[in-house]
Amino acid sequence: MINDEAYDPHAIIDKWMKVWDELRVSEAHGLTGGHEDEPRSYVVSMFPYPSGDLHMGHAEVYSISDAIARYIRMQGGNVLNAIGWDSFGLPAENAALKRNLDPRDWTYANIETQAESFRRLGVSFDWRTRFHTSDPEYYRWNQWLFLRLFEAGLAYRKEAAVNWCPNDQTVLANEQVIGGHCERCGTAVVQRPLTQWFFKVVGHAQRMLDDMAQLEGKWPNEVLAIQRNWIGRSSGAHIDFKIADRDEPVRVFTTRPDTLFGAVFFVVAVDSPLADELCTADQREAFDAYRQQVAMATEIERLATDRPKTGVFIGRYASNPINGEPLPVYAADYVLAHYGTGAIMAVPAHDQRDLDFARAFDLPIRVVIDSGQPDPAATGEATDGDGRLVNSGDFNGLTISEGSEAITTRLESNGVGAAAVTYRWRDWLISRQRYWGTPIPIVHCQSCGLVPVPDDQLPVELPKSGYQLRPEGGKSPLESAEEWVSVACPRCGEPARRDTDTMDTFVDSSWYFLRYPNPNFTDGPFDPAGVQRWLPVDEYIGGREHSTGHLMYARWLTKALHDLGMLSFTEPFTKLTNQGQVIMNGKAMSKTLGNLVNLQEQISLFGPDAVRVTMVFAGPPEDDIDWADVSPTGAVKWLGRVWRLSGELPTQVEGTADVALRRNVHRLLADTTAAMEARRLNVAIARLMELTNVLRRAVDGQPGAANPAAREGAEALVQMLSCFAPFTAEEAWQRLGHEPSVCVAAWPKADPQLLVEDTATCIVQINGKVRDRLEVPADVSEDALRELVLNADKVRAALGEGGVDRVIVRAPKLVNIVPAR
RNA sequence: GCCCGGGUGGUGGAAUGGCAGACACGGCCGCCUUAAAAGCGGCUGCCGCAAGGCAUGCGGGUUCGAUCCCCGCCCCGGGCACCA
Repeated sequence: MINDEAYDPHAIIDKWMKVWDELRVSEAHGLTGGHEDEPRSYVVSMFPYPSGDLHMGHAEVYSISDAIARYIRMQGGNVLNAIGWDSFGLPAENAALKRNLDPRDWTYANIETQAESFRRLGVSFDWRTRFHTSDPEYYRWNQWLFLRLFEAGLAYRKEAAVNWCPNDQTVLANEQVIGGHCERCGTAVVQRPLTQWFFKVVGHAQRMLDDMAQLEGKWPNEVLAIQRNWIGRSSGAHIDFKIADRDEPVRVFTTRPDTLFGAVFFVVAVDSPLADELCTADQREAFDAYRQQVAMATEIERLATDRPKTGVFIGRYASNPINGEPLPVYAADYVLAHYGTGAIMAVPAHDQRDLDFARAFDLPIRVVIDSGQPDPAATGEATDGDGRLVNSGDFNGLTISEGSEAITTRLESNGVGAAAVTYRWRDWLISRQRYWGTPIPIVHCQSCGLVPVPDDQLPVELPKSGYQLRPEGGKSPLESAEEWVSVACPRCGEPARRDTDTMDTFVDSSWYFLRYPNPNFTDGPFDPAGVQRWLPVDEYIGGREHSTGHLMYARWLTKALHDLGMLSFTEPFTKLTNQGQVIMNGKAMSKTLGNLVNLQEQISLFGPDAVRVTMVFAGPPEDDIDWADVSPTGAVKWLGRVWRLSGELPTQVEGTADVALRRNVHRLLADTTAAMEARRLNVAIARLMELTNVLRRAVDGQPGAANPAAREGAEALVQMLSCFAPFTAEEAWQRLGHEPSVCVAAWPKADPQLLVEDTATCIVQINGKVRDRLEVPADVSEDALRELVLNADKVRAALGEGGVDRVIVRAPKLVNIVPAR
């Protein structure tokens, strides 16, 4: 027996890291083929951004994903638990500016720090997958993919607004704009137009929705709901309105074609080119003044939905295609230029916004749906209830849905409209006016236009010198790298200039999981054999905050690559688990707010295993963990208990295995396994703690430490523990007399025969309230149990004189008696 | 306004129609110790001396039986939002 030393969670780290490396316990079998008999499982956590050392949030994600990976591995799965770094991005530039160094140095130094911390946390990555998105060998393929999308018409350029800080003379990312002001200097941010690159994602909107059927039940409902919301599908009709003295009609989108007869005016977005074009000379002055006024409005004013409606008549009339009625055209800011067509038909009776406008401008209000609700003109409340069409010519009497269909059909046959669907989701703006990202592989040539850099000239590497991170006049940093920018046109050979934008880092993270199986592949972005072997990702783990960004883009790119014949599947992540945040006293931790709890400090206090156990035991993975509410001390105590227990069991067992103890062990084993399968990791740990308690009692009392059942239980406990606390489990496994590593042991299996109980506790209820408990044979018949229960003393006493109305018997677990009256 | 979650002891959380509060944290008590720490053990939802009663946000309903299913409401968190 080993007894007298104390459990030291720190002393065991280096020892086992070495053993694991030597045994290569974390490596998948056959990265690009082979071992097909072993069920493969591809586990990926959203890869880290190297902002410094690992923090509490990282520890949480990887504690969860590593427990899952280790569990599947012990169940005989061939697991690829991958790791890489999302190493392009703005913080590297900020750090470089502040400390006057190369973004590379900062980035790669942080990566090394994080890699070492991962090792010391005992995360079982297959390090052969490792790459960093800022490696030229990686972003080369980012560029290659960009060119394929460009060829397919999925990458295009158009003008869009960027956040501009007039003081710093620089473009700001959205997260650098706080309340409409520059994060660094506090100056009010303005919008500035710039021609930028987009990926055409909206064309896939319907498939993004449809393919969610594949994810239902495997992704958190919440994420699917957020994405549906974000895509914002609405269906209705396009309707063309003729405008007096203009050849082309103006198209509007409406979800309510049934209310077409209620249209009494027409509105175009004040900031749209159309408004400018339609405005007559008479109204020019008023229009310009209004447009000016709207442009001056701050972001906060613009976002307030309850401010009074404003607008201006622009002198023209539109003609209602259903009845030729003339409708005055207004410019207003409540109509958005970028949604639908930037113009609407206004139906004040049945749309609150239009009604507010109509009342402000004293325009008529015509009810065309009789919903039985009070008159909108009187109440100021537009009616949106169900009802029948009125004031609608031939269509009177139809229901809303009949009316919509009939009117749409009529418009269609007259060539002035059609059923239509629009989406709120916008095309993906991928241009960034930044240095530390993937250069866009396009050359601008005066005679040839946009010329793709030929594949064999990739990668277009970032210049290592001769650039400024924040050049004068707000140019892109790459624009300042004069030597780098000047290039011969690949097509005509004349002097030309490189594109100076870099790609959004979400491009990098939209396909990294495809490259992990063969990160050194040189014939394409990913090795088809490796993709065939491992993709799609079986277990994807990461934060909910990526619902509308990363996850959308990764899903989209997968579909685009599928369409290009490069992938056989359409969804990249079969199963998604969200983990919550680690907070402290109710406050989130972040770079700006400061890390209230330091991971390395926690590790040095409690050891890596206890930190991991605390993370996982705190609650369901998706819930936030308030570090003030949890107890790493408790985790250390438990691990110490397991460690001591493992040293108290003699290698020589005596006697026959105690059946009662074995039953207990196997029941807890089965319960733990079920919890692991359901990914209810906090419950699995609770069951392991119970098992620890059971074994402690068995060792201290009956049947004693030498009984084979005690050893059997301890071995199972330690094997299962290795998913959560690998260092401690190894040490305990060794103390139990095993080598070389618990990581190569299998997950223990519960013996089904031991799970069958001879007797059961029957709950006796009267009127649903528990009145007694009886030990009964597990196979007791319903009739026998009914007799048994009705004759029990407590039941007779409780029932007294009155008879019994009915008896519900659920043998052997429960009997519920309903007394007469 | 629309769309998702959620509300259980002092705390984190268990229980998805059948013993509410598993497992922990915290607290109290005991053993061990010269003492402390560690360790081990006991108690710990509320009211009540007890018998017993009351308890899963509130109010209804379904059911022999509801934390769980249904309806209405309140509160908290999240997403979208002048999106036609």
